[in-house]
Order: sequence, then structure tokens, then C-alpha cells
Amino acid sequence: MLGSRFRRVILNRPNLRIPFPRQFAERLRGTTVESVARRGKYLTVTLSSGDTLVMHLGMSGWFAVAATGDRTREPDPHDHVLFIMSSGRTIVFNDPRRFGFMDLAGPPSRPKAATARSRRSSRAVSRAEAEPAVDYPSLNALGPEPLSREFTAASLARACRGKRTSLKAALLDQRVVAGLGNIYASEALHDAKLSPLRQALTIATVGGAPRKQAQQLAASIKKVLTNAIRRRESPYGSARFRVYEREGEPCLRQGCGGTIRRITQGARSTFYCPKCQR
DNA sequence: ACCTCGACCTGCAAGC
DNA sequence: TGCTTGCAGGTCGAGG
Repeated sequence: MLGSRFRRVILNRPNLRIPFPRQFAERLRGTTVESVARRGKYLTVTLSSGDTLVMHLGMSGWFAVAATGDRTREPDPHDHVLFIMSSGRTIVFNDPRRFGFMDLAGPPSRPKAATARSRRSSRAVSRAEAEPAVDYPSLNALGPEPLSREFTAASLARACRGKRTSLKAALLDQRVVAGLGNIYASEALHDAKLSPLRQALTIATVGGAPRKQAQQLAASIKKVLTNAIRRRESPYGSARFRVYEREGEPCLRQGCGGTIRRITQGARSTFYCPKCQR
């Protein structure tokens, strides 16, 4: 998509999880893609018009890329959106459970003046791509990227300060850390030997340095995500996890001998080992 | 302001 | 065999 134009946009239905914005196809058509990025679980595509296409895969959404007119790919009833690009390729958004969405954000009303703070942090990530300016509430609320230098034991501890919810619920809160979902929240807590039932504030900073639990948890989040990306893990493939979906099976931690339990927290299932996770 | 919970959606598995 | 029911996931808004 990068550098090419939307020649045609086909919507096979009026909505995904939410309705498409007004004039969605019309606003995309003819614009050139200037950048493609990810923030948390959101995908952002900045356009020459100043608009930003904001997309989310939900849980079952994915993209297929094919040469335009290629008949090799069988049309599927869950092909909801087609982007026909000037590059000669068609990008198909397929989402059986329709939990994904697409939306458009206009350009920021006022161009963001670089504050002292943002100048400092942008230097800290100078090797990363500059984040495209977009004003979109769900994006504005996101916490730090877990694999960035902004996400540290200190930032995690700060985000947990005063939080009376469970540690598991805190990890799913995208304001604490962006992009962690239900599976890897369980996995990270197991790796860090921390109980999902513990109150989030118990790992927070009180006065000085972050507690060792925050240090461990931040490291485990980075480790678990880095491994998942490297191994291209997905719950739809053959991936097996250390605790997720392993209720009743033995804990895989060396010498632990505990049994994985499944509990419900905030209407979502959590898997953990009651023996080694404290 | 914080927190919990249900709605959204559909494929699949379990139970009758 | 064929039906119903429940569950999974991420986000958001209603209500406590």
C-alpha cells in the first residue's frame, strides 16, 4: 500500500463491529498512502488528504494481498473490504467474527506544537519511525509500546499506582501498556511469578525506585512478546502456551509441580499456577 | 474518578 | 441427527 493510491474501495457490507464512517470509500479513493504504522493493536495508514485510516483486526481479522484480478484466491463470504491499489495489488480485509473495524480520523485540528517533553521523547526513539500525527481518542489514550524504551519498570509501576483492580485487569488496560491481550497477560504474569489476583497497586512505586516485582513484570512482558513475534505465534495456529488453555495440566516451570488453574476475572478467563505465582 | 459488567459478532464445541 | 446453549476475543459505554 505504501506509496500507492486507492483506485477503488469495495465494501461488501455496511458495517464491521461498528458502521463504516460516512463517505468512507469516497474519502479513500484517489488518496496516496504516506505511511503505514501500528500503535498498540491499532493500524494507522496516513493519507495524502490529511486523513488517517484507523483499523483494528478485532480477534479474527486479517489481510490478504493479491495481484488485482487474480482468481487464485476463492472469494470468501467474510471478505468485507477490498482496497484496489494503483500498484496493481488488491488488499482484502477478511474477518469472520467481525470484531474488527475501520474508521477515518481527520487531521489534528491544530498542528501539534513540539513541547519540550515531546522533543525529548522523540529524541529517545530517534531510530524508530516518527509517529504520524493523528487525533483519535482510542489512540490518544494508549499507554507506552511494550517493546519501546518508554516502557520500563518505572513506567509500569507508576501506571499501577493507586490501582485497586487486579494485576491481570491492569495489564489488559491499554492505558497501562499498549497491545497486551488476554493470552499474553496470563503468559507474562506466569513468567514473572506474579499472581493475577494480586492488586495492581502492590507492584507500584511508593516513594523511590520501582519494586522488584515491577522490574520482573516489565521484563517478562518484553520477553513473552518478543518470543511470540519471533515464533509468529497465534492462537489459531498450533501455538501452545505456558499457561493459556492448559487448565488442569502441570505447570511447566522447572521444579514447580503445580497445576494450572483457570479463573474468571472481569468476564475473561485467566490461567495461572497458584503454586509459583504469588 | 475508578471499577465492573454486558453488548457487540460468529464459529465452534458441548450438551440434550 | 439436529437443535440449543455457552464461550472466546477487544473495546466501549452504561451503571455502580
